[in-house]
This record gives sequence, structure tokens and C-alpha cells, in this order.
Amino acid sequence: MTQAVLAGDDRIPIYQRLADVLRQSVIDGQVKPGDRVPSENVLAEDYGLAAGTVRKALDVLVSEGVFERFQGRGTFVRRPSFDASLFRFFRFRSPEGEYSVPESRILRREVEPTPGHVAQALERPEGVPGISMSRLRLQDDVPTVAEEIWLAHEPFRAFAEMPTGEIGDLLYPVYDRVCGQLVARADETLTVEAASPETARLLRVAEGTPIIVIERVAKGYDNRPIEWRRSRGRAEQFSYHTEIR
Amino acid sequence: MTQAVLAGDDRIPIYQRLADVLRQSVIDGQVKPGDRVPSENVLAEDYGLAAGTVRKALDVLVSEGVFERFQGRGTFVRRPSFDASLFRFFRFRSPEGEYSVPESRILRREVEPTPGHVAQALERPEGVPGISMSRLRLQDDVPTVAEEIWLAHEPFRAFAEMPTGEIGDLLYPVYDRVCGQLVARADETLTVEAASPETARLLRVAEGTPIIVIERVAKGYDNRPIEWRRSRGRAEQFSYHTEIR
DNA sequence: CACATATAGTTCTATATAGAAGTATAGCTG
DNA sequence: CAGCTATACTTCTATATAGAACTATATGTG
Repeated sequence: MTQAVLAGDDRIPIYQRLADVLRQSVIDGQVKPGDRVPSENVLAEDYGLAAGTVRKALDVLVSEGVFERFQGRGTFVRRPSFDASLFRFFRFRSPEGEYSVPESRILRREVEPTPGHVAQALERPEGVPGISMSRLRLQDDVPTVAEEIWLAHEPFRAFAEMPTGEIGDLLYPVYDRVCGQLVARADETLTVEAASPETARLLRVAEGTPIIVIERVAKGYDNRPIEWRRSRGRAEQFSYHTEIR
Repeated sequence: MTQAVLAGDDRIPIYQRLADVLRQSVIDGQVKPGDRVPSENVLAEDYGLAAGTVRKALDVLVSEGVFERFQGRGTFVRRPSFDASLFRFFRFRSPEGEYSVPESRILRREVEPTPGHVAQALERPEGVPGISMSRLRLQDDVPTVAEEIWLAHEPFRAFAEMPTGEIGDLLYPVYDRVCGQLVARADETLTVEAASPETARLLRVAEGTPIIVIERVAKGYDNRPIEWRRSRGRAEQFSYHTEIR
């Protein structure tokens, strides 16, 4: 006899279905990052499953980065951190070697029709109203990264009407607090170009200087695109490291 | 009662010890890439363990990329493939969209004292004899990547004395066949620079053109460094994509 | 010979159970 | 009150067992 709670698609394994249910509870916001998930034994009891099966479901979500486990403490919804972003590879440290939080300056923010390539990334029809921003990030008053940012207008109406002064150095916490939009992960693409006059002016470099361009699409737990962003920084400060096999 | 076969360090779990033993058998060359590993039941029998414990050990090695499993077929030593290399992100396709195997031309190969930064990467003393190569890779007769390559002289003596004509387009199979040096994974670091006169000449671009530089240290299953390599390609052909969270 | 069928071997899923190992807290002891 | 101790709860490891799902090979059938 199998249990009734997870009935439905009989072809896929129980542990997968349980993982789906638990993931969905994060997407729906029933449990928030930092929250503790019921213990393995409790879940097994609730769903009428063996402990091993529950554990396997949790394995899935841990490997997806949705949950995080600590022996003796419990299982928690992981707070997304973008430590793995390609930006990490900009050597944004002061000459003394220490790391200071970059300052963010929003230069422009307005509602405009969404251009084609952005609309495609956000899975919205072209020309639909979107929020467009230009932002400059500075390290010790030195401009280091110039960004174009696009948001769909619809779920971000509250953000569009918010005074710029109330927006701090970090956007994702604001998206969450003001619009309930929680960023869980992102896709990033890195390319290189020569600095345009516009970019050269913003970053205070010579035209034609090599520039790293990182395009990011930030997504929710359900993989729905939330934000499109293109960032430019000086290539000479960039060093990306990875392991392959 | 635990079994005797895996005796030793009692603090670490049995499945870890079994994983260590199996990994070592790959490092020692007792089993080669492509070989089939004994089935889970056989391993359990041999080592006197429960099937679940053996399976957990295999999970470890699969996630490390050492083994590869196929339901109904068996578990195999994975053939390392460098599909994940940063080079994958060079758009080396012909205008027709198809992908052709790059030609390799070895321009120079000689034994020299190993310079400091290479010696460090290869974990060898500075100044020790090493094999130095320059290589040019071409796509449809167009030079695309220029490479400097260093090998320790000692395990690669046979390679140093080999006629250049017998070396094909791929080096790693030769390392394996001629010197028993099997590359399992690699560390890569990506940076950007402006083309030097030398690089500009080799890649037939203007001086100062943005160039992608990838430094790679290739390693064996035991993480011993085998080869140091620095490759340069035109940045405009480069686009790197990754997921973060 | 071509094609379906049986069979043996493989990994994969699921259950049940027990104790080890680690963590946090309540309560005791000096 | 400070510091140790017991306790309850968590994840982690390990065993044993059974059948499902999948693959390759051998066997039989027309």
C-alpha cells in the first residue's frame, strides 16, 4: 500500500514527488528562507513514508540548493547567496587587501516599453511596459561596474513608485520586501567587448579598453525570470577560476 | 560486527573508506576509464557490506565524476571529457554552424629549466628541467588559439623523445599512451588582456585586441598536477555561460 | 533468417529498524 | 550565578530485504 498524501503521477518515484511538494511550499512562500523544515521523522510520519524515502527527497532539494542540512540542528530553507556570481571574480579589494561593500548609485529609473532581447529573457511580450534602470557601483568612490537593469512592470509596480532614496545598495532584498519577488538563482553569461564612449565615460577608462560584460537573468525558486541585468566592468580586474572534468 | 577488509581509520564512515579504496584503484590504474566496476551486489559480497552502504560509496564517486552509472547496464569508470572546459565557450563553428575538429600545429618543443610560476603549478622545484611547447590551433586554416604548454621532464621523458609527426591533434591521449599519465580533471583560470605583438602575429589580429587567456593545470585522479598550459584566443569569439545560486 | 519472448543480471526505489554522532536546552550542583 | 550533566531532538550511518525498472543476451518460433 502506498500512502494517499502524495497521490497523483504514479510514474515518478515517491521521493521525487515529495521533493516537488516541498519545493512548491518554498515557491508559494509557505516556508521562507531561514525557516526550519519539519524533521525527517516528522515528515515520514506526516506523509506515511519510510525515513529513508524522506531523506532521499531532502537529498534532492539539498543538491538543488533549496535546503540546507546541519547534523543535530535540522534542515532549513537555504538563504540564496550569490557568492558564486561571476562578480566574485572581480578583484574589488582595496590596496590594503580588504573588502568593502560597494556603493550603488541609481542614475535613472523609468517605465518604458521592453525591448526585444530583454522581453525574451523575461518571458514577456515585446513592447510591454517595463522598469528600466541605470546603476553605477563604486568601490571607495571609484566607479567599477555600470549596469542596465530591467524588470517587468506588472509585479514590480510598487517598486516603480518607490522613492529612490529608500532603495539601498542591494536590490534583491527590496524586491522581496516590497514586491514579494524572491530571487533564488540566476543564469549568467560572460563576454568581452571594447569600451564604448558611454561605458568609457561611466567607468572613467579610455575608449576601446577591454570590458567584461555579464548578462544575468535572476530567477525565482520556480525558475520564473524576475530581473534582467547587464553589467560592465574593467577586464583587467577580472579573473575567473573554475574546475572542470 | 564490522568487516575486516576495510579496517583502518575507524573514525571515518565505512562508505567513505570504500569510496577511497575504489578511487585508489582508479588512480593506480587497476581499473581504466571505460572499465566496468563490479556490481553493487558483488561489491557488497566481497567487502561484507550491506548493499545500501556500497551504493552510498558509489554515489560519492559518481558525484566526483570518477564513476558513471547506467540502470540495467552497470557502473563504469568515467572517461574524462573536457566538455566543461572554458574552451567550449569559444564559438569555433564554421559559418554554416557546424563544428569541425581543430587542427593542432606544434611550433616548438624543447627541454628547458622550468620557470617559477610553472614550477609552482606543477609542484616541482624551480629551474628543474621541463618540456616546453608552443602550439597553434586552427579552425579551417584560421588560427584561433595560441598555447604555451609545460610538462615536467621526468615522467614525460618518452614524450620528449617522440617525433613530432607522431603527435596528433590531441595531447592527452598521447600522455596516457606514451607515458601512462592520465588526465582526470583540470583547474582553469580565465583572464583578459590586450594582444601583445607576439600574440597579435600568431592569431593575426591587431595589437591591443582583447584576448581571452585561459590558464589550465591538468591533474590526475589523485590531483597530482600533470600539465600546465596557457591558451590565448580572440575575446570577440568568447561567450561563457553558467548558473549560480 | 527475422522476430518475438524468456531470462539473467544490472541499477533504482522503497520499507523497516537500530544505533551513532552532533546540537540545544533544561536542570542540577557547587 | 557559572559551569557541568542529563536529556531530548536532530541528522547521519549502517544493516537487511524485496521488488520495480531497465538492459543485454540467449532461446524459441514462424
